[in-house]
Amino acid sequence: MGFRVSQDNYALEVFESMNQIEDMRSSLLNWFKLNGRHWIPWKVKSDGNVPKIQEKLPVYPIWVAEVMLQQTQLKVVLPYWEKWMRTFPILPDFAHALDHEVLLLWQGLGYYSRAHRMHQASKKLLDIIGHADSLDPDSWPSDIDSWIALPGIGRNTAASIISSAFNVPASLLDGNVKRILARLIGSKKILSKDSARLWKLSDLLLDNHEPRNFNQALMDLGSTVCTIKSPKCCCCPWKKYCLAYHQGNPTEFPIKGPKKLLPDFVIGIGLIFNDLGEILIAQRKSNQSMGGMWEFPGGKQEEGESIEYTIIRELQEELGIKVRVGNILLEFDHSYTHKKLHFVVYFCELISGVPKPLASLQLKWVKSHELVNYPFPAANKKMISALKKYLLLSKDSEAL
DNA sequence: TAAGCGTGGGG
DNA sequence: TCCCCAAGCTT
Repeated sequence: MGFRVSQDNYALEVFESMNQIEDMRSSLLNWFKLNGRHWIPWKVKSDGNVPKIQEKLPVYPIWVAEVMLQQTQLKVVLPYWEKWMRTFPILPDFAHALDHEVLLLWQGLGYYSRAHRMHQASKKLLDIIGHADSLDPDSWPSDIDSWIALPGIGRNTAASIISSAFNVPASLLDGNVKRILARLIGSKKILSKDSARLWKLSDLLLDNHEPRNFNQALMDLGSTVCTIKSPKCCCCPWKKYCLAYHQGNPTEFPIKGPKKLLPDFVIGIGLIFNDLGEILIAQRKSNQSMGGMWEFPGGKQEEGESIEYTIIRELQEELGIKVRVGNILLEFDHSYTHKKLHFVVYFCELISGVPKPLASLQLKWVKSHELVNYPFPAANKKMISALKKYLLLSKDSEAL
């Protein structure tokens, strides 16, 4: 027993003694007992009780949750996780599911490559587990390297999974922990260039006897006390050790690099109906971003081009058809992580040609009530709700 | 190493 | 309304 990193000089730079580190661990764990979020559904047993220290938890629900939680807030994940567990209660259900079903469940969560990678990982895990009972935690890998080897699982997610499920000592460095540690040592480095040091620090602090509780305590502290905007230092079990607290400037940490400004584009979209009243949708190629998701056809406006011409040109290039641009349905802004788009959506009339999937996986003509059966990214969801409103109104006016 | 990748919550 | 950014991973 003892500390794995006790010989690390960095420990002596940051802390006075190993006794201090012990004290930090116990004060955090005591805080957690009283103030932790002990209700998170994948971190309690099926009877709702908190697991004992050495008790193992079902791995599949934890793995699903941890992937959903990548760059995504707990509050957003909860309803998705619940629906997921109702749809695919055990690993084989998920591993045998169609990509289409998986994307439908993921729709709205963002970062859709997570869903694809998790689906690939599900098949590998099913292989690893073989004929053993997938509900038994002992059937699953409990070492960090096996998890990191799976698609979509990095060091942080792997550590989170094995410490949660098996109480295996593995330190975390997610957004919460980075913020806490950067404040603790008053790091003057830009956060993105400080991760090696923060990983060491997280490793040094980890309680090797209760890693599950310690890790969860850190994340709960980050999300309820050591918050980004207005940290509640009064209630923090680590305030006496925290340099930023003593300096009185916790919100100045962590230090971020210069923000880059996002490129702007205008996107023209064409809504095309056939004689049956069906609308044309296209499935994105799997090597594109948002691969496998469906969308309405269209594309980027070029320099000096009217938006109507953009739509005519894009539908010619991507579908091999000629269209006449009719009335506008709506326009709106939609920002991604790395670009800002302004969508302009027009009704179009097919003049000649048969649509072909020249730039997509496949095309489909669907009734408007069938759109719910296809996964769409958020920007297209906005178009769908505007279209439904429009169709309802035009139906009403016909009735008059 | 730094850029690419979605979305919705919150100030 | 606008901006920041979250339980990050991959290339």
